[in-house]
Amino acid sequence: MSQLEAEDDILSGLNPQQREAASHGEGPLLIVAGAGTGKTATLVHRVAWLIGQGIDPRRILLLTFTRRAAGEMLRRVDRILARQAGGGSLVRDARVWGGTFHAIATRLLRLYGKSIGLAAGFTIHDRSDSEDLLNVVRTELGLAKTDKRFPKKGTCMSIYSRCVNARQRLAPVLKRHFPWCEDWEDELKRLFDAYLDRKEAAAVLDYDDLLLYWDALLADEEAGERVRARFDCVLVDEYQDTNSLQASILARLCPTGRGLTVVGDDAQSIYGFRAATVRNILDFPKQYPAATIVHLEQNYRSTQPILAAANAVIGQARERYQKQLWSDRSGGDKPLLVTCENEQDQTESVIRRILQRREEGIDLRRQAVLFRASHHSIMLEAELTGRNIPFHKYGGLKFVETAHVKDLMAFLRLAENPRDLVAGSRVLVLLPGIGPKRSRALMQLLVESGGSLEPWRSWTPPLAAASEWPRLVELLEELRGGEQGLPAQIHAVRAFYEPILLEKYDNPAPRSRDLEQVEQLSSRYADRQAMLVELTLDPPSSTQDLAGPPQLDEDYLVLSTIHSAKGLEWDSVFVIHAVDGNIPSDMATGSPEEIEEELRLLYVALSRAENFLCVTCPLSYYYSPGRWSDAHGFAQMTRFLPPHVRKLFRECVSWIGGDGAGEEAEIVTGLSSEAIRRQTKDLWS
DNA sequence: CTGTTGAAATTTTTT
DNA sequence: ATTTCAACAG
Repeated sequence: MSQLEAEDDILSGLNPQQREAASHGEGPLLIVAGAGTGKTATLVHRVAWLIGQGIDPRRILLLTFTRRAAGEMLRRVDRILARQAGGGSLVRDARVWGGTFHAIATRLLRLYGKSIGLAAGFTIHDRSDSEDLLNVVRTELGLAKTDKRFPKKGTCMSIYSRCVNARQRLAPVLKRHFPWCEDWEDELKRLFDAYLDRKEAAAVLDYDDLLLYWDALLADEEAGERVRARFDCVLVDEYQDTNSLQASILARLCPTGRGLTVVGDDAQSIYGFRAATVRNILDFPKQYPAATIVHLEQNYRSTQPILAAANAVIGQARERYQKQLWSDRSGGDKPLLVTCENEQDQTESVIRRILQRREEGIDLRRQAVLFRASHHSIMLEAELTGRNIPFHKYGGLKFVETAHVKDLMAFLRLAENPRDLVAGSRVLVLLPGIGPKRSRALMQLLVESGGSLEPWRSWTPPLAAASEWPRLVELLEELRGGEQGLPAQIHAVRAFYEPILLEKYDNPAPRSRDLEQVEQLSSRYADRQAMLVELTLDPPSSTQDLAGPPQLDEDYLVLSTIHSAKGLEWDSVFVIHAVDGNIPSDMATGSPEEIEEELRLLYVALSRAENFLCVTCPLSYYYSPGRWSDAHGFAQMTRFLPPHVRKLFRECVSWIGGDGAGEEAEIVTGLSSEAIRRQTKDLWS
């Protein structure tokens, strides 16, 4: 095969714009890719094309939003190259560097961290670990009890995190995002100072540090040059969801923009709460004047009526790259907009349609239910469970965030890094007679001994812990010895922890089974460090994921937060709770920018659908997620579906008939029951 | 100091 | 429902 034919083969199946993007040369490249325009395919082909041009795969860096995205893209690159090379794969042995910013940062910092004074054996704190450490410092500084309430640990963490990720000073961050904390500026400064000290003493990095240290590594003259020299090409997916710090990392990696490719859609920027800024993608051409911009506008995903509805929604946005998505997938029905009496009604209506779709030959796994907040699916989950309809839920509380799994991991982390104060305290307070004070003192001993367990061995525990203490020390020494394989280590931890677990929880059986599962799963990881890193940086998003790849014949419905649905697509999509207060979330109506992000969120949700889209609005809702109160109120349909947008939907009203089977009436006049109810409500509200 | 008990407050998205 | 905080007994 000639070179030209080979190139052609790699690029086959791409439209002209995609082709231009995939085979672009060395200059900085911005691909503005609307929803469903084959963004992933383009990026995958670009990587394959670069390798086809003779670039060493190991010198390509592919930054994605999740590990799953990276894995899937690299598999596709492999397939293209294998097809071209007639079987043998170039990439498998010489891997492209692929992963999230945080995962890549970890790899690089393990390699080069020493040159900027970072301990090699650092462990990584997830969000709640970081909050715990911050809380320790908060208590120590006496900020926990003040006359006026000091911000809680979660709030402090958010403030800190925003400063770091947005690279902004404390004062403006407080003023703009946390005005109710402005009085505490001095205390917060002290708190953050002390927090930095404690992290250093404990040899731990939090999520933000990973980026911060990567950036610092690149800023270092010598180390920075070595890292830069590693890569010829840097490709970034979901660029609209990167923050200022990540942009800085990229600028240091590719100072002239040479070799830099970014892909994204400003209309899908939905991580502002994590300090992502749509300015990164909007200002890319300004930052790299030599940049080539390619627009992908042909949508391959959705039918014309679905696309029209989604376009109308995003059409309400203020500033964005003008693009008109079009689809030649004509035909198909208008999306449905179902007004429901209440949440039960919504649940019933959604399940009935899902089963109906299944009857029509659409497997459950090709259908998804999307919602703004994790708890919005509680009732649906209960009902699905009751009817034996299998589902996987993405987003929300993760398996590794449950208390018992965290306990187990704390043992491993303490063995990995004896200075890790949060992990250590977590383990120590499990023992009777040891509380916060003693655990603090014990961890101090370890920090001073440089990680040796000797001071613990000679410590005299209080009577209550007398029998457990020597066993704990012995366990930790075993773990530290590194003689045992990972599953054996976990087995040993379980043996120690099991009685504590039985004591600690009301319903310990399922928790105990979870830990058994963790032990089984652990054999998949190279070693303890690999497992700890992967579980903190990219935890399995559903319990089912943990059990391994699903069987091929297994069919399950997907439930997902809209955030976790990013980049994915399904034949049929149901968007539930499309009422004001949920979309936009009451939490996010403080500023026009926040509201605009909520609008984009709805756009992301709608644009996931290929052939069938259904939006539901339960009008009566409970104030609180749980059911400990029956206080309820009436909601209004989301403000993002004003009448002119609603015209693109087929509107229905749904109610539950006497036999539980739903009935529906199409709305023919402009006056919906919602409107009637609203008018009535106006009489007294 | 630890561990328990009771009262009060809470509200979202995630690497 | 769950988390957080203060008060108090051992």
